[in-house]
This record gives sequence, structure tokens and C-alpha cells, in this order.
Amino acid sequence: MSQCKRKLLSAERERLILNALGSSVGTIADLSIRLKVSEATVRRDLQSLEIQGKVRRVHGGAIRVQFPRTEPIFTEKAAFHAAEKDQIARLALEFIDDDDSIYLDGGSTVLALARKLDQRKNLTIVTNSLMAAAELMESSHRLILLGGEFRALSRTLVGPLTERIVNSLHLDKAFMGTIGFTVENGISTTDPGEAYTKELVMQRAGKVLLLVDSSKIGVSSFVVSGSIKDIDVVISDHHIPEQIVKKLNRQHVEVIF
Amino acid sequence: MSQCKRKLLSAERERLILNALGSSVGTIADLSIRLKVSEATVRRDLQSLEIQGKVRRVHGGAIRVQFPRTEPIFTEKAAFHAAEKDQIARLALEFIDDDDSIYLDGGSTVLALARKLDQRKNLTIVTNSLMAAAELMESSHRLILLGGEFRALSRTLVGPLTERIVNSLHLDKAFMGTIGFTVENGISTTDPGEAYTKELVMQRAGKVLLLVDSSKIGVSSFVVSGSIKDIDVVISDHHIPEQIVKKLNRQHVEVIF
DNA sequence: AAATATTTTGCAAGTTTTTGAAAGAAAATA
DNA sequence: TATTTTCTTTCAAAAACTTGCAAAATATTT
Repeated sequence: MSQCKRKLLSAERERLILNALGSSVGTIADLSIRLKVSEATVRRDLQSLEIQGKVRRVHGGAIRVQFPRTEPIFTEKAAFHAAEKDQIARLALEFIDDDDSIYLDGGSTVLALARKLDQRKNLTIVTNSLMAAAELMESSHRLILLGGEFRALSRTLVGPLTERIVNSLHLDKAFMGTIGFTVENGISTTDPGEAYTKELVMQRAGKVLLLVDSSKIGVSSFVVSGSIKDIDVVISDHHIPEQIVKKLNRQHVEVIF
Repeated sequence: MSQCKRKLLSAERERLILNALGSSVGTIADLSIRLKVSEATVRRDLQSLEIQGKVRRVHGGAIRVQFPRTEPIFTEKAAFHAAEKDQIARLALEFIDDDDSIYLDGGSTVLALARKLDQRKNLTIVTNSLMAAAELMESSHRLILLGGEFRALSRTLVGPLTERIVNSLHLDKAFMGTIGFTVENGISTTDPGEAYTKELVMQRAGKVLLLVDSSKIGVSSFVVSGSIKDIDVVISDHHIPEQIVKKLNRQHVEVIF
């Protein structure tokens, strides 16, 4: 049906790539042979497909995204940048001492921290994240859940009801996650209820530590949920731009990576 | 079945590993042979899977973990008298109308009710049970969790902190579970924190329904968590003794079975 | 139709990631 | 305690990725 001599348009190729990937993965080399183009071109096409959210690129090839929902489901999000998140969590763990009372926010980066907490003793852990709670169920620490309205997308408890409990607690350190982070606008998220609870917690905590992988830096989301002033320490990975670090230091925010 | 010549991507290998592990354990040596890669690579893959929370590494191999990790104690309990509990839950469902705001207590009998709630529309469901919450995560109902201290044995949130949220809610109907139930002492449970929260909820609810299978009738536990006066309806199975029914009726408690 | 601008493609240099091997540390077993 | 097995760390080679650039293809203008 299409003229086979003429070279294919990139849009046509992209459709062919998606086809070739089927439901599983494909290598660059394989796709390059099948489409009769150079590997460089395949890479560019996959890059474009990744931006469109149709494909997830991995070293050596790409994986087709199964359910192209508007927001990636939690488990997919967690697998993305897993190594960076783990590294950030390892750095964050250094800030936690035995017998601390700490707050764990929602999000996969903070969840990575939750998985490491059996390296400390006798913590009081407060969280609004059901994923973190599930992870800590078996632990010997004292676990307190914020009440509130359940938000399915992030699996967290949010909104005005959380205020009741937050205000009756003292928190030594709060480990916060975020959707977006810029020096100008501070931290931002998609849901107003989520933002409300974040702000509340940061006001109650002795020290606020923001865990943010570099893919979120420079991104602004819908609702502002806190400014730079609320944050004491930013923990990120090594891809964080040097100029951002300098700007943060100027605002008396410690940066670790 | 699979193309053995082509080199596998790490993402593919990880899927194969999860597959190979199935629900049991797998050794490094075994995986190394099956995937035709070095043991070092298998270790690295397992490390990555552990960071993602999909696997638990042990000396010599790895074990697959799946969410929600159900404690054997709890599942055994739930399996016990499962048919009776399901029957009780079916009867309890009749008391729930569309648009109700209801409370779900902890315990396996109430959990059976939670599983049936997609037969109603637009409920506001308040609960202190993480098992119930896990069950209702995907539902379209509005879900509110009581905050408070996490009690591992029952997987519920209990204690003084729950007061903050309970007192700011209105509940049409409360579906309560219990450890023990006698006409003389009312309902009783093992944990003071648990009892505290139960009493609180029953005071705030328009109608209190007790879901109790016959194995718990005549049993008294450590802490009293409510008297007969607090209860409007008792829902049980057909093994409930006739004389108990009469005594309850005399105290204006409706009995269904 | 010719000339020019724009986009796409392939190539190559330099960088990063992955992989397997080996040595020392830690854990299990006898 | 001694011994074996398994784990972690480190290293070097190989594979894959990124970036910049020039040639080719396509689109736009004259």
C-alpha cells in the first residue's frame, strides 16, 4: 500500500517501531536492521517516542509502555530512575539517628528511604503514604499514619483532615518528595489536597529535607506546595546542575548529592 | 521459544528472573545458568529488583515479594470460618444504601464486607483498617482513613490520635468487628488502644452494627470496648444460641442471621 | 526550475554503562 | 575454629550512548 522504494518518513518508522516492539522489548541493533536505517536514527526515533510516552528507553533498546495513562501508575514510576532514587535514599539515611521521630512523605523516592529504615533503631515514623506504611508494617519501629482522604494516584492521605493529627505531633525531621522543583517557585505538585498536607507538615518539622531526583528539577507542576524558605536540605543525584546548587546555597539551603 | 542468540537486555532479564522465581526462591547459580550470564550479572539484576522492591535478596539467592504482603497469621485467621464470615457480610450489605457514609472496623469479618462494597454507589467509607483500605484502593468510593498508631497484629490504626479525625466526621452506620462478645460484658478486645478507638467510633455513629461469627460469642477478651447499649444490630451466623438472641432482643438489639 | 533554507540522516570522537573476572570480606557450614 | 561458599568491591574490556558535524533529502522561496 505504501511506496516501498521511497524512504520512509520518520512518523511511519515510529509506527513500525511500535509494531515491532509489540508488547515487549526490542534492541537498537535489531530495529536498525529491520527498518534499514542506521542505529543513530533508531535512537532518535525512540527518543521521540519516549517523549510521547509510548516507549520507555533502556540501555540497549526500548520497552513499550503497556498502559499509556495520563499519569504513570505507581509501580511504573517507582521503577523509573530506581538507581538514582536509591542513591538519594542512602544519602538521606545518614540524616536519621536512632530514636528520631521522622515524617515520610509520599512518592517513590521517599519510599526507597523507607526500605532502608531497619538500619536504625526505635524510630517513630509518621507518614501519609500507604506504600511506605505497607513497607514498614513488619518493622519494629513505631508507625503512625496520618488520617485523611485517600488519594488513589499517589496512594497517600491528604486534605484538611490530616491537619487534626499533624498538629498534635512533634517531628524532628521531615523527608519530603515532590513532583516539580524550581528555585523560583519552590516545590509544586498536582493535587491541592496533597499540597495542603505538605505545607502543614513542613511547618511542624524541626528540619525539612527534600528528596528530589534530577528529572524533577526545573519542572513546575500545578499547585505550589512550599517555597525554598521551608527547606533546610535538598538531597539529589549527581545530575543536578551546578548553577542550581549555587542558587540554593545562596538561599541557605544545604545541597547533598 | 525465545531467541537464544540475541543478547538479552537487562530489563528483559529482570522479567525472566521474576518469572523464574515464581513464588518461591531461586539460587544465583541456577539463575546464572538459565539466563546464560555470569553470576555477577545475576547479582546486579537482583540488586536492581530489590531497589524496586520486587524481590528480597537472601544469602545464596532471592525471594519474590508481592504487595500487599499478607501476613500468614492474618490470612489464616481470614480463612477460618470463611463461609460464615461471607454470609454475615452478605447480610450486612443489605443495611448499606447508595450515598451512605459508613465506618468499617478492623477484623476479617468486616473485611469480607469491604470486598462487596462495589455493589453500592458513591459511598463515603471511613476505616481504621489497612486491610480494608488496601481492598478499597481501586474502588470508586470516597475513602477516608483514620490516622493513629499502627497496630501490627490487627493491621489497624488505634489510640488517642484517632480521636482527632473521628470527632470531625459524621457516620451513618458503623460496622464493627470484635474479638469477644458476651451479653453481660458486651464487646471486648485484646488491646486498649483498639478498644479506645472502637468506643469513640460507636459514639459518633448513627447506627452501630456488630458483625460477629458464632465462634466469638460467649468469649471475653482483655479490654471491654463497648456495652450492649451501644449496639443497634448484631449480625451473626445461624449457629448463634437461641437464648442469646432472646436476651439481646430484650435489650432492644436487633439480631440477624 | 533554480537557489536557498530547513530538516533528517549517518558518521565519528569522546563519554558512559554494562559485563565478567578476580581478590578480599562476610557468612554459613562442619 | 577451620573451611567452604557466597557476597562485595574493584578493574578493564566491550558494548552502547551522546554530541557535534557534514552530507543528503526535503521544503520553501525566488
